[in-house]
Amino acid sequence: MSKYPFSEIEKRWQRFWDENNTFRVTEDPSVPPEKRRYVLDMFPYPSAAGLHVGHPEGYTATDIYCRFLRMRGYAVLHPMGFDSFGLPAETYAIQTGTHPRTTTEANITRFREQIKSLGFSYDWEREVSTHDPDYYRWTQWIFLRLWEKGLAYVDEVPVWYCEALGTVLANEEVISTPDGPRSERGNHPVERRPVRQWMLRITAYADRLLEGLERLDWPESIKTMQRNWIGRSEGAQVRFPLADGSGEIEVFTTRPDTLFGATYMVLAPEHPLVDRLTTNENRAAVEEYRTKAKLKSDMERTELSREKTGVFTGGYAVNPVNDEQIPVWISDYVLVSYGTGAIMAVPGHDERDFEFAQAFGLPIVRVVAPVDTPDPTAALTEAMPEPGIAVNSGPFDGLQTDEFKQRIIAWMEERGKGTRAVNYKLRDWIFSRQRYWGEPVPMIDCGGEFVPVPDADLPVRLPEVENYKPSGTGESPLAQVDEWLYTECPDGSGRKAKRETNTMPQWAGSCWYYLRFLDPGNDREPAAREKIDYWMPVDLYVGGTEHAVLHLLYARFWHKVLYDIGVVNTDEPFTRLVNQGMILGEGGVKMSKSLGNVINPDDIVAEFGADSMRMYEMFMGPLEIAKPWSTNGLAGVHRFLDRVYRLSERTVVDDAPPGELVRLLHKTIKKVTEDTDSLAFNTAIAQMMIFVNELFKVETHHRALWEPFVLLLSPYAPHLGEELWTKLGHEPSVSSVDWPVYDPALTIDEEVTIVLQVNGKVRSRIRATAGSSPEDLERLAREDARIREWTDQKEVVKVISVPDKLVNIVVR
RNA sequence: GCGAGAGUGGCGGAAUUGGUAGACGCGCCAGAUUUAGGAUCUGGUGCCUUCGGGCGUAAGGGUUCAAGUCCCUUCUCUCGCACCA
Repeated sequence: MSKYPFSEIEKRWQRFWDENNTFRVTEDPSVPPEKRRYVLDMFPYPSAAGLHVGHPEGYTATDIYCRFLRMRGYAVLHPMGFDSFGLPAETYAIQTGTHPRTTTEANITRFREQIKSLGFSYDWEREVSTHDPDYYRWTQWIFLRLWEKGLAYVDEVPVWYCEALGTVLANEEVISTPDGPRSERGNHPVERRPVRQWMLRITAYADRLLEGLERLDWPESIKTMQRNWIGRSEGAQVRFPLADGSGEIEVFTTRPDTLFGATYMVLAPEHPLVDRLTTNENRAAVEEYRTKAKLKSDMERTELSREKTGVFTGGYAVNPVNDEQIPVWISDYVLVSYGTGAIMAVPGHDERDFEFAQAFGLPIVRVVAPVDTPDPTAALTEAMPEPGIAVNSGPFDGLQTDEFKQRIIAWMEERGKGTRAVNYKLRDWIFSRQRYWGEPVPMIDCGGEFVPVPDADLPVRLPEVENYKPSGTGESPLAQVDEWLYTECPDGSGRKAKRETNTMPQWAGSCWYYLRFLDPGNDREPAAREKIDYWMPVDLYVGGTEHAVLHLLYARFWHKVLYDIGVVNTDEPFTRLVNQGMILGEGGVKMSKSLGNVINPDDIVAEFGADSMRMYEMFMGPLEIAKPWSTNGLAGVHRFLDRVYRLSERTVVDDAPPGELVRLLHKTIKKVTEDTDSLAFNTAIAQMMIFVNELFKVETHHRALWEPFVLLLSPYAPHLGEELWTKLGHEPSVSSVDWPVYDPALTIDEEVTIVLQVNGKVRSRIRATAGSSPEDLERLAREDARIREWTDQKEVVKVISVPDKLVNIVVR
């Protein structure tokens, strides 16, 4: 389609960059700290499908920004690597017998080639892959530090287990069917079964993870999502003695002021006290309910069944504030995983409890009344969760909700009936998987006691296995590798011991990769402190919203722990975060294999070139928003680059260029500089197009116009940039040339258009010298023939004259 | 349901502190080139019009000389969370 030989140009410069290590960066102490930048992309999982068009979007944005920063004299750290542990490679291994390492490394090779084909300026000497033993050695090392700090522990956690597949399944691998939950693969029945898991005590950092958000330059929506995920709520822990004196039920409530309205209690079906509370005549019903709840998937328990269900246990508890006996029920609207797994039900002031009480005919008592009409006897036709004035609450009647909360907590604390408490939705992180393709947890089971593998013995390498099928017992395939499994206890006792067979989840490697980029070859520590001090924290982190919560929260958690033990210099890793918007298919629908509208970057590079691909993705719209792909739009950008190339074939002359074009050049430098700096690439490109359109109209090709333009273009279309720069007789690389500067005086027009309005409507336009006084403009406006037609015979009430903008004459 | 964000031509999208709405690109139209390809160049292109002008930034109201921009009400869409006591 075009004359411009992009294919040849792009290959040539990619080879040049590779051979010359153009983008290698070192820790040069002469660069002052304010001239250093760490710009990070979220590294990809090297899937078998290869790069999709979403990857180059964020990568191009950071690449343009990095090239821009370098030309402005910054030392820029800009690395790339691979998040290479993960389930797909293991699933493929189970199906084909191919080692996950083999597929993973082949995929990495392909990804690296694809990424390089787009001309990104990474320092490839810093590349890391999380599945590399030299890398995961330090992932294991960090795990041991977590263990030492008491942040790693073992617990039994109910997870989906499939008897037929002999393996543990993730939530998304379980589907709900009329016959109960089934495995997505094979449609076998599955059930929840407690499995021994390694846990990380992220909840210990909940408050710091919350507070840290305040200081971050992140999108507000992401911060909100993290806050909601952590879900801090303040209230009280209250003890309700069992009526038979055999124990007590502890509940968490944010509304201790409604204690007098607690007319029954509800336990989660899985709550350990259910057995003890259940009377013989209720046992059958309770057991049946519990069995059904066990089979419901999370989805069913939340989305599908809005209608409240439950069973009475037959047992009673005593309300600690008024000594009334209240019945204890079980229901799946109470979650075992939140709070204590039990609630006091206040149907008068909680919508869920109200619904439940109505369904089962339980008493509803008003204990809060609206402030303006505090009638204690007014009936409740629906729950009233809003604060108000206490009623029917004995000695506390008349108190406002907030004050009541404080008073009742103090009252309970004095009597040992309850305490002030804070609860989080955030739960401890299940940090193990019963899988092969992950970092082995570096612990050794010495007869029921876990002993850490000594640092010197790291990494605990993945052994070669014969097959990748699950063990059949729910354990990892590693449990079948006897020569790896059995070892000596590292405590010096010499007793026989077994290695931990669980591996870490995929999140582990990505929790700290940004640190390894600082010092990828270090065999004494994750990264040298001086390198951390030189570059950290990350100044700009760009990636998709899909990692808004988990990856970013886990990485922040690890970073804070590393900060606490003195490994890193700040307690937050990523100063500024930008989320790129999703690229949709043509027509605004999602890109998906099933719709057949997936765009393959390789095809685009082959047909239009990497520079066109890069520039088009930046020209589509603002980086942060979702936007649909358009091959016509891509062709438009390609056409622009083709025009640039054809301009470059004109003979350059050293004559002084016309003043108008010099002004346009300076305006262009200003616009491109400011927009690139603020990541507004779409408008920067628009300005370059305007400039080129104008250059195209004049015959003479002025060096003084063309050279600065080539520099402006070079971060966007780096291959073409290098080509044109050398064509102008310069040595490569253009990437180390100084960014052009503009003269502010030349960015302002000498003559401007002034809009003349009558009563706010545009009636005429005149040209005037820039900076003309309001008085002069008003005079010119009144002299204007068109304006006089509109103002004749009218009374001028007011004249607004804004320099360089408009004159508005208000008439009556 | 709750939270966040967004509604501008046929389409993607531009519009400092309120001051020419629709930059730039796509598409479309016309002309020029006579061109083996999704070519190139120039110009035009919000809607209506009795050619004076009128109307236009989701809808309605308000503030102002002036509103895409500020305020109120409503609607729609996208994303996230979703019985969290």
